[in-house]
Amino acid sequence: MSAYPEGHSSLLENLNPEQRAAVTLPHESALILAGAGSGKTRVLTTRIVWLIQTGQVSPHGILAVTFTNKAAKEMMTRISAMLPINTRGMWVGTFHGLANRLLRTHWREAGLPQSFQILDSQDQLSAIKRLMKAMNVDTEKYEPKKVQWFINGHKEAGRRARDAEAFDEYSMRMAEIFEAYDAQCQREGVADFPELLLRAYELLYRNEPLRQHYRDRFKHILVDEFQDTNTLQYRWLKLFAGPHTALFAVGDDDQSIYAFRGANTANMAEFEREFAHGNVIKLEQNYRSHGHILTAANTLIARNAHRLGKNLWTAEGEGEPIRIFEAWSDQDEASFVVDEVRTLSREGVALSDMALLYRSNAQSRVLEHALFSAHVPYRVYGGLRFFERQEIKHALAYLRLLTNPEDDGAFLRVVNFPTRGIGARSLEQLADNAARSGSSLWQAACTSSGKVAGFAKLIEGIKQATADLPLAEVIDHVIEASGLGDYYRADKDGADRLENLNELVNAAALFSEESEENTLDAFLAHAALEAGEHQAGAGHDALQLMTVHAAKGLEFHTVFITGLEESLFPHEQSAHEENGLEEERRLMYVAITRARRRLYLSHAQSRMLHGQVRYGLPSRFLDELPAQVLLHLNRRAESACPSGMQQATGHYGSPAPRSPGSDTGYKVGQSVAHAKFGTGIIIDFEGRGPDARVQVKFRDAGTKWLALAYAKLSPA
DNA sequence: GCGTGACATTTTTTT
DNA sequence: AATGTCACGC
Repeated sequence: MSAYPEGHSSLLENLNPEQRAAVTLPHESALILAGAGSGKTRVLTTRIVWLIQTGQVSPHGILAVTFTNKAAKEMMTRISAMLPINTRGMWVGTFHGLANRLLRTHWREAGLPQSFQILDSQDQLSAIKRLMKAMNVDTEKYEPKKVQWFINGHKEAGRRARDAEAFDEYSMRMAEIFEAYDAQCQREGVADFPELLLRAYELLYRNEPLRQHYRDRFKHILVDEFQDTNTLQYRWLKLFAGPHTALFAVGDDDQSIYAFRGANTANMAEFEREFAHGNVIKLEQNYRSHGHILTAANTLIARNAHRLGKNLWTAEGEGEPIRIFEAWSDQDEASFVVDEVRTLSREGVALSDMALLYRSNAQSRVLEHALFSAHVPYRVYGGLRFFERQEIKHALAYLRLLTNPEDDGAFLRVVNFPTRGIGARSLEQLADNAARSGSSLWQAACTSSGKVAGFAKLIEGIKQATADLPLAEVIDHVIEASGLGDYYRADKDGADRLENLNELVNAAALFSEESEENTLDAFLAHAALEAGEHQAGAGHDALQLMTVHAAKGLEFHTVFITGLEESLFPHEQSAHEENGLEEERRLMYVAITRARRRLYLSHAQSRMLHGQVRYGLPSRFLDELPAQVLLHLNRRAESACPSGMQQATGHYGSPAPRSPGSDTGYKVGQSVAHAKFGTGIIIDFEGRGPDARVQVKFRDAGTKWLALAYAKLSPA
C-alpha cells in the first residue's frame, strides 16, 4: 500500500485483494480471468485511472479495446467520473472503431480513397449478389450468404483470397469470387467490417515506421471481453504491442458465446503462453448473485471439458431456490410468466429489473402477445436498428454518393428510389457502358442522356447546393431534394418513416455537437459502426425481453429463462457443429448468471414453430443442475394432461381432438420411456388396436417409429 | 417499369 | 406465422 502515493488508497479501498492485485500490476502483460459479476469492468477502468494517477503513463499512452460501442461508452463514462482531467488523447473504442480511426488518418498509406465508405452486413451481401450476377455465378450452387460467410471467415482469420485454401472446384470458385469481390470494393472505395480490421492490420504490418510509431506510443493496451477476440483481432493486438507494451487482457472463457462468428477461445490459452507467462489473476468472488444461483451455474459449466478453470463464490447467503415450471404449451408458459411478473411487480420489484430471456428471437412473439393482452409494459431488445431501416439506408445512400461517387452500391440503391422511371433495362445498359470504359456507374451516368442523366444532374445539383451547409442541413436538403420526403408523405404508411428521417437530421445535429470531427464522412462512418442504440422507449419502467446473447453483460433482480427444450436450447443446429453443445452450455451459463435474486426456468411440452405444433423434451441442461437448489413448481404426476386443465392454465383453442389410439393410453405430446432408447416424446400416431404405432422423438436416440404392441413403453 | 402472387426459408449478433 | 425473393403479367 505504502508503495503508492497517498490519495490513491481511496481508489483501491473497496477492492478485494485479487481485484487490487490486478489493478496495481506492474508494467507487465497479464491475463485476468474474470468470472460473471466479479467486477470486471470496474477492474479495467480502475486500472486505467490508477496508471494515470500514479504518473506511470499519460492518457496518450493508453489503448483500451472493447467489442461493443456500449461497453466503450460505459468505460469512458466511468473513467471520466474518476479522473477529473481530460481524457482526450486516450484511445478507447471498439476494434472496428479504432481500425476506422487508423485508416482515416493513414488512408493514403492504406491504399484507400479519403472518403472510403463502410459497408454493413446488408450492404456487403447486396454487393456480393451484384457481383455474382455480373460474374454469372449460379446462386443456387453458390449461395450469396455462404459466399459472405466464406469471405468474412477468411478475413477474420487474416487471410486474403490468395491465401484461402482452395482444393476442390467449389472452394476454388469461392476463392475466385472472393478475389473479384475485393477488387470490386477497391474500385468502389468501400470496405466491409472485416476489411477494416484486415486493412489496418496490413497497414501496420507492412509499414515499419508507422508500426514503430504506434508501438512507442501505446505503453498499455487493455482488452475487454478477450474471450470474444477472433484470430485477426489477436494478431492485431500483437502487432500493436511492442517490446515495452503491457497487454492487459480481461476475459472469461466460460462466457465465450460468439464462436459461431469467428471468436477463437484458444486465444486465451495462447495469450497466457505468449504474453502473460503465468501472470494470471482469477477474479472468482461474485458480487451479483445469491448462492443457489451460483451453485447451479458452477455445476452446469463444470461439464464443459475445455476450460481454463474457475469457480465462482459469493459472500451472500444461499438465497431462494431456482424455480422450475413445466408448461403444457408455449402459451401456457407465457401466461405463467405474466402471472409471476405481476405478482413480483406488486411486491415491489421494478419491471425493468426483471428479464425475460429466450434462445431465439422467434420465441418472443407468444410472450409479447401475452404481455400485451395483460397490459404489462415491456421492451424488446434487438431487432431492427435505427441505421438499418430502409428509409435511413436510402438517405445514407444519397449522402454516400455525394462524398464518394464511385460507390456503385449506393448508386443502385437510390437511382430509382423514389421511382423516376429508370428500370432494369436502362441500368443494364448503363452497367455495360461502365464496364466497357472501366468506370463507375456514376461516371457512366454523367456521360449518358435521358432519365439517367437527369439523375446525375440531380445529385450534382444537391452537391452544389449543400457544399457549405452544416451537416444536419445537408441531410435535410437531401431528404427533400431527392424526393424521399414527398414519397413518404404520399405513402399512407409513411408517417413512421418520415419521423425516422427527421430523427436522422436530429442525430446528425447531435453528432456535430458531440464529436470533434463533424464531416459527412465521419457521420457516415458513425452510422455504419454504431447502427444500434438509437431506440425509443428507454427510461420507462418495463419488463426486459431479449435473447440470451443480448443479455450478456447485464444483470437483473429476476430472470426468466424460457423455452428450455431439447432442440431449442440447446439449439438443434448446435449438434452439427464442433463443440456446439459446449457453446450452448456456456450460453446457458451466461443466462443463469444474469440473475441476482430469483431465477425461473421453464419449458413447454408443445410449441408453435414455423406454423406447426412441435413437441419438445425438457432440455438436458435442466438435468445438469443440482437437484438440491431446484424447486419444481408443478412437477406433474405420471398421467397425461387432464383435458380440463389445459383451459385452466390458459391453453387457447378447442380441447385436443381425440387422437387415434387414445384408447391405448398414449397420445401425441406425451412423454414416454423406453428400456433401450431412454426418454422421449410421442410426436405422431398411426393405426389402432394391435397395429397402433407411435413415432417417438428420443432425447438421445433420435426419432423412431415403434409398434405399441411390441415396444416396451411406459409413461414418463 | 411496376405491382402482384407463388415460393421457399427460417440461430444466436457486433462491428 | 411471417418474411423475403423471384418470376410473371399488365
